[in-house]
Amino acid sequence: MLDTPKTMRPNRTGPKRTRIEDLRRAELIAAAHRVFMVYGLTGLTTARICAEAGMSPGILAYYFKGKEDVLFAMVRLNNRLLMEDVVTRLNAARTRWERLLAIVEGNFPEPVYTPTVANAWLSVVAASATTPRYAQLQRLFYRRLRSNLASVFAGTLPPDRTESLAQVISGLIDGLWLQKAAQQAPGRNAAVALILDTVTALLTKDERLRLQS
Amino acid sequence: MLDTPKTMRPNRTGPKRTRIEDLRRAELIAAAHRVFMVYGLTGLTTARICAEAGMSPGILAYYFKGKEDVLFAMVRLNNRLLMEDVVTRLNAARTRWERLLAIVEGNFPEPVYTPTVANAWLSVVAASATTPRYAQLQRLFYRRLRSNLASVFAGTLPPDRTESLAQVISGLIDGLWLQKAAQQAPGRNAAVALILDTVTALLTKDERLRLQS
DNA sequence: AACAAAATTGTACGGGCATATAATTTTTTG
DNA sequence: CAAAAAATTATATGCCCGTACAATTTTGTT
Repeated sequence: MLDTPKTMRPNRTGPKRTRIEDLRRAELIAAAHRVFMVYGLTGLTTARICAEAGMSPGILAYYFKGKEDVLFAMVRLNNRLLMEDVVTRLNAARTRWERLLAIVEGNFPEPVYTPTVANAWLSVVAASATTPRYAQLQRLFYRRLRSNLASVFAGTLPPDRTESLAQVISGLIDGLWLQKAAQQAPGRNAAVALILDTVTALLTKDERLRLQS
Repeated sequence: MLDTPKTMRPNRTGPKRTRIEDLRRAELIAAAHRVFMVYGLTGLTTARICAEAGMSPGILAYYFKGKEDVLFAMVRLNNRLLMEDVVTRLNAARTRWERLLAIVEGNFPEPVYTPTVANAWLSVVAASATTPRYAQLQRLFYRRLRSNLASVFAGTLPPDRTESLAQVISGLIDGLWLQKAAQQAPGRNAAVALILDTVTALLTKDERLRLQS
């Protein structure tokens, strides 16, 4: 009946994918994520991933090029989810100040801002030194964060001030995450308040007022 | 003639050590440091360390309990050197503001504030999640940093403001190091200026004046 | 010089891991 | 209902690493 499918897809690299393939890939990524959170980057092993997904050890190579491939897909997914969350918050914001709040709060998601997650994320950043693809992901992440921050201040502040403010904010976000990994960071609300207070102090009264719109 | 030495030291755990033992240990630590900076934590292997030190693979176990032992000694040494640098700068400082400058500058040593070093350090922080001894080292590090910062503001600022200021400063230090690892951080001078400007903004005119003494 | 102790070497063992692959089961298709 | 294709399993292979250890060389002592 249908003349398109299987023969057009002799191997996994073809364009059309079966539903089950996408499903398995998603399951493996989810399993990898769970293992990753518990055992860290060094404890992330193919055997553990497959066991966590309730599959046999060899299945990973069937749906992915290798362990790295799963890991990379996982990181990319997480980055995307975080960004989508921020975008959702941004769309709901009415004033510039609310937009800032959205960005800051979005970077400290409630159930996610924990030592375990912070540590996992840290190990990925560390790994990006030797793995160019991660470095690329990181750059993308920072670029979007800065672009979002720029959209808050653009028009009300001169470009160089916008940039240095973005530097402080992103620096504090990263620093608080790092400290969370070392179990030296305050809670989520305190972290957000800390950043907002700092930003407030860095602005003049005039500039503060202009952000209310 | 001398009745003390060798017979009193049947094994490596005894109190008196030969000069050569200290020397070899130092050499191995130095070699480990060099390997670490190039290959990262995961690339730090016993074989590489010994090769870098120009010794045979088995020698490591002779002078250390194992690889972990070398790594731990290395981290401890680095922490100590950093702290000594800060203390030296602190002793040379005359005003409170100069003491603050000493701390901030001391945390961004000129030839050390590089992506490579930042990355190496990051991987250690990440590893401290699973290795309690590193976590201990980290706690010590933060405690000293906070203690140093407290000594700058103590007496001129109320305790809670001192604490939140310390939080911002240490957060920015960590964040800038993390960004350095991701090659997203400004240079050393810009980093120091960024922190000092932020602190300045967080202080009232009155408080600023009081830090001049 | 001779002997003992210390230092150093080279190697071999064992374990864990990523990946490949043959065998088996399940699903799809004509 | 076959027969083929896809999915899945279980296992094996090869690699790298940390460590232990016997053998050898160097150093120190009388």
